[in-house]
Amino acid sequence: MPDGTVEPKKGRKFDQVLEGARQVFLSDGFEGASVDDIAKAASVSKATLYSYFPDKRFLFMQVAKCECARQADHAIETIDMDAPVRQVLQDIALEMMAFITSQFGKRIFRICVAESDRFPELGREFYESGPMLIRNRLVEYFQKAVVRGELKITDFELAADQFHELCKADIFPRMVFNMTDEFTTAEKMRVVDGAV
Amino acid sequence: MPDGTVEPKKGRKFDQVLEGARQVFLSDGFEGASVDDIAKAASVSKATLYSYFPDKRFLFMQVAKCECARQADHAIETIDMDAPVRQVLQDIALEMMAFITSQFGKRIFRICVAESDRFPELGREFYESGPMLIRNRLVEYFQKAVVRGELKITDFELAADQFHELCKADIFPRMVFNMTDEFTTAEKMRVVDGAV
DNA sequence: CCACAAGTGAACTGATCGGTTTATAATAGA
DNA sequence: TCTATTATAAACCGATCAGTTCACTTGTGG
Repeated sequence: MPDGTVEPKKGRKFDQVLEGARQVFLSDGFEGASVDDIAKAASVSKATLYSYFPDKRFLFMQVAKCECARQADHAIETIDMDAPVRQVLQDIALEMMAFITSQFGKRIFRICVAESDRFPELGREFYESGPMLIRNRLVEYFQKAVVRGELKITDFELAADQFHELCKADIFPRMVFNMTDEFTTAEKMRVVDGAV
Repeated sequence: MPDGTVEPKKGRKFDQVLEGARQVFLSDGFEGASVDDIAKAASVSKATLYSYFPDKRFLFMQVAKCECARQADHAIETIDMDAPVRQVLQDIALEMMAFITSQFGKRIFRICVAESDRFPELGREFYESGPMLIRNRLVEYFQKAVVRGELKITDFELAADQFHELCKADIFPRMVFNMTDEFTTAEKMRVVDGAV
């Protein structure tokens, strides 16, 4: 069966390894995940794994970067930027909230924070391929809204950052520090409304 | 020399161990710190260390908890709550900012976030002995200010959380993710003023 | 001055883990 | 069918690390 789908880039088992790594890293963290576990999860031998990726760190960076971009894209494209201001802000806030409270969001945040001391590119990479995209969109939107006279803002970047932070109020610390596991939609709306 | 100072509680080298642990944990994180290093830093044998603390986790919790409370106390008592509203808010904001950007704040936050997955009490303990104290004071202050007619607030807790988050805007993500190491006072003031 | 508690240091255990190697098998192109 | 690439399993290496043990020293109170 001479292909028909182009092999991605590197080799047949490339994606398979990445997917296995994603699972294990996400559930065990960076230090917690053993390469043997990853190989097992990917149904691949350790030797094969090491033929694709030079070491554990690199593999992890790859997973984090790609996974992050995926999430940011999704968030961006599901929002209708032409609705009334109030609606748009609410949508954005809800989207952020959803990400923050998701299992994935929590995990990836934990890992990035923890590990960005030992290898700083990770933190940067994460920020640039995730939060920063959102921030840029927000700034963009604010500028348009001001032109239309719907908002009054002078420092767009600061406003964007502040809005972002506002959306995390209360919920975020409680979650990061394991005070609470689940949040009701009522709780979420309270914060979102406050932010708007 | 038959004492004169009362020995703290447990034994002569108790504090010594704690202090060594503080140094090493703060500079290497939890996983990164080896018990041998801690013993060395404390000028104590490993056996002695283990005679005071059952295991590494417990020792770490002890360090984190006590160190955190110390910081929170300091922050609380250095603020004059009777100054004009604007001044008080600015002071609080600056105090928060100072903590967040301090080497210690950064470290302890990293470690707590990273480790609170593997042992959740840590996260809780940290939150309760640090941020929560500040939050309570803030709520208290808001209530008084409203009575005096200086502020208009209905949801005190949310307001406190929001103020707290606002103070972190921009600066915090950039620092956590290693985008920037140092911040000018101008940058700090910009955020603080925005928050107020 | 003696006895007992506290402390020492160094070796040791047992386990984990990242990464390599080797000998062998599957697969695919020509 | 032959050959070169790719994959596999398992053993292996060297290092690290939490926690224990033990034979020994120190120091303090009575």
